[in-house]
Amino acid sequence: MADELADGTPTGTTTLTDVARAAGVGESTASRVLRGHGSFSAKTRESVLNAARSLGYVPNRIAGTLASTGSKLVGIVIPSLSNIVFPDMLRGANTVLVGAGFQPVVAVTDYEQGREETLVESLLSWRPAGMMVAGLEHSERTVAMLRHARIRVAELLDSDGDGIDIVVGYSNREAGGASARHLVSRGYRRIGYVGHDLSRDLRVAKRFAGFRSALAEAGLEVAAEEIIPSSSSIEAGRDGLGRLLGRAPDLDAVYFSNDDMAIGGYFHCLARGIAIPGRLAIFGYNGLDVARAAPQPLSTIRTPRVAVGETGARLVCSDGPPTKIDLGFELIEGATT
Amino acid sequence: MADELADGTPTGTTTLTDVARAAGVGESTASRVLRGHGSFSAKTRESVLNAARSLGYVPNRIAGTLASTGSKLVGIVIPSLSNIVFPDMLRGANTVLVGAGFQPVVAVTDYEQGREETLVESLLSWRPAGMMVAGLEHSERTVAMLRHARIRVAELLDSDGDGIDIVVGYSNREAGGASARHLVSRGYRRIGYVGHDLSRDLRVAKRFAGFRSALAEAGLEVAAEEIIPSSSSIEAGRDGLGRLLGRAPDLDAVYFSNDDMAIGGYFHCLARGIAIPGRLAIFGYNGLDVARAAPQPLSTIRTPRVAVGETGARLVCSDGPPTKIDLGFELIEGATT
DNA sequence: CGAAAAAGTGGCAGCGCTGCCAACAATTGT
DNA sequence: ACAATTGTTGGCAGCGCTGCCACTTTTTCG
Repeated sequence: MADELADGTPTGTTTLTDVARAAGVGESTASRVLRGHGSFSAKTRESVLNAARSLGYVPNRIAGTLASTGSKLVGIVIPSLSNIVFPDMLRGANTVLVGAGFQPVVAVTDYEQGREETLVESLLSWRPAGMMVAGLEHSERTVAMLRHARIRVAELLDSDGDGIDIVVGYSNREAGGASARHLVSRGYRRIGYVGHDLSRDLRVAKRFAGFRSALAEAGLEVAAEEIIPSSSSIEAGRDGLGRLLGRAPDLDAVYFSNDDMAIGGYFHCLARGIAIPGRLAIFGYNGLDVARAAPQPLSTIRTPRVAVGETGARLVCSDGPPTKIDLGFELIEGATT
Repeated sequence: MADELADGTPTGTTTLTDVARAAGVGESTASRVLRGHGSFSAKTRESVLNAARSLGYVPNRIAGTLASTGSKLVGIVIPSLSNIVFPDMLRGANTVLVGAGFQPVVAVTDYEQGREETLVESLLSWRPAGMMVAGLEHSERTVAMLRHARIRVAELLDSDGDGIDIVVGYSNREAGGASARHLVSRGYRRIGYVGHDLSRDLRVAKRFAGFRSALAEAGLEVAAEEIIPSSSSIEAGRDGLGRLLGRAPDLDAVYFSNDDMAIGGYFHCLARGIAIPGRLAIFGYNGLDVARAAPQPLSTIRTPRVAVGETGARLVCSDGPPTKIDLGFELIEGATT
């Protein structure tokens, strides 16, 4: 069927058959030319390409995928688009996937395991060539589906635990520990914590657990903590530190659940004239731009978020045995400790 | 074919036919039950559902979509994942689309029109139910393809121009103008500009054009400008302002291409002890968290990025005539002007 | 109580494409 | 010149599912 009849009636879309007919060749020949696969003469090539162009042919990958088994889609499941970590990871993954001819399909869980299950199922129904998910903790059924799918599965941004197939990340637990040891080595002793809802984001919980246990090894404990019930933000960090200092004014350092929160704390101190690090030290997590560019660069831990996306994507596109890669992190000794 | 033979040989995936056979019903009946569409007895329902569950059946939407014409995919094309604007818009769109049973497929152009064309073509080949693209400027072929596809097309985040079908955004030109008038009304006269690469991001160019022409109406012009050749960042803003002030130390206000840049400028002033706004006023664009939470809230323009995504998605999911919606913006009189 | 309507069900033809195979044409080698 | 290759090409059977239609039950109702 042509795209438009002589009388102007639109009739569906242009199909490969239309192109083949217009070019005066068989379907399979047209298909071969359009995919640059198999052999055909230069003349045939031209006529098919011309026909396709003049008809405005757009191949139907739905049909193509169904016929050839094995799509060029890769499902990506992340908890949020608000937390910079995930867009960063996504960016890395996107670059590599697109470079390898894959098309990412993104789904966002809002940190809910139930929704993760639904989304994984839904993505799998597109028969993707691979899946990338954030974190190592998933519902039993999610894991079962992922295993059952017999495709490459990458679990990203965490290395504290066992994965299904590919694991690329860094140890959040260890990052928390390193943060604590850094503060201790700098001589801080009355250390507080300002964090955000950790029941939802398990990586935050792991960090804090690592932090606590490293403190404990130094014979210390968290002197005071303030957990805000919502997700992290600069304002939450600012207000959280305000409240924490209201209750525990003698703290000499505060560990924040991430840089957003820490920058909030930094702003609180700036606004109140609290000397950093003289009167109060601040330590964050993530290594954001804003942390690096602040008048006093924030002491924090820089995580290889983009690289995690890239490496994960690369592995998902490849064959090979299950792999676990710890990309590590870098402790940035800024000016706030 | 069963998922696994008696001898343990894995044989492909479980199909609807398998489920139907296991449940002792016909394919179409199984299909109806699984989609909750059409009629079937409660008993049939149970047996199909049980069969599906015990076989670990995952429907194949590739096949489903091909058979039923019309997918539940919506293609989204954005220039970048690094600029907060796009993840924000994406978030709004995602919420609405998922709520309406659609699955977003995201593609990133890196601000290259050539790549946009490729990506639009590639996304269209998935026969999406709709498309959402950033901005109003596209290559001729891109527009042709989008029109040809006979699906809903939303162009987002800009309202300065004509669109293909649905346009949801705000006037970048007008935002620039409002910024200029604000500065003028506050009595600033020696106004500088620090911006980032505007050849790639057309919305930045529109803002600056609007800014200039509003200044001209007040009989003023941009006293000095510093354009960094890369994309925007806090550091770029900080360094840019440093260089600008080096060349033009007598400025009394600086307009930045966005809040990232402006916060960088703010940090520069903090670090150098330049009084804000006494000695120098700062004005940004976007209304980011960090701008609001800074010790001195940044004067800026807050744009309804998430709402643009939501509204655009809502319209893409609906029928109706071509529409253009200007969601406007809000000028935030912070403490930096 | 029988006819008409409704509910439940299975068969089967595609959706648009790819992969395989067989058919033929153009080369090459001997 | 003839056989053996190599290069080109079209036909056609699916991929797994949905939509339509025809058919068999039930239920409803005059």
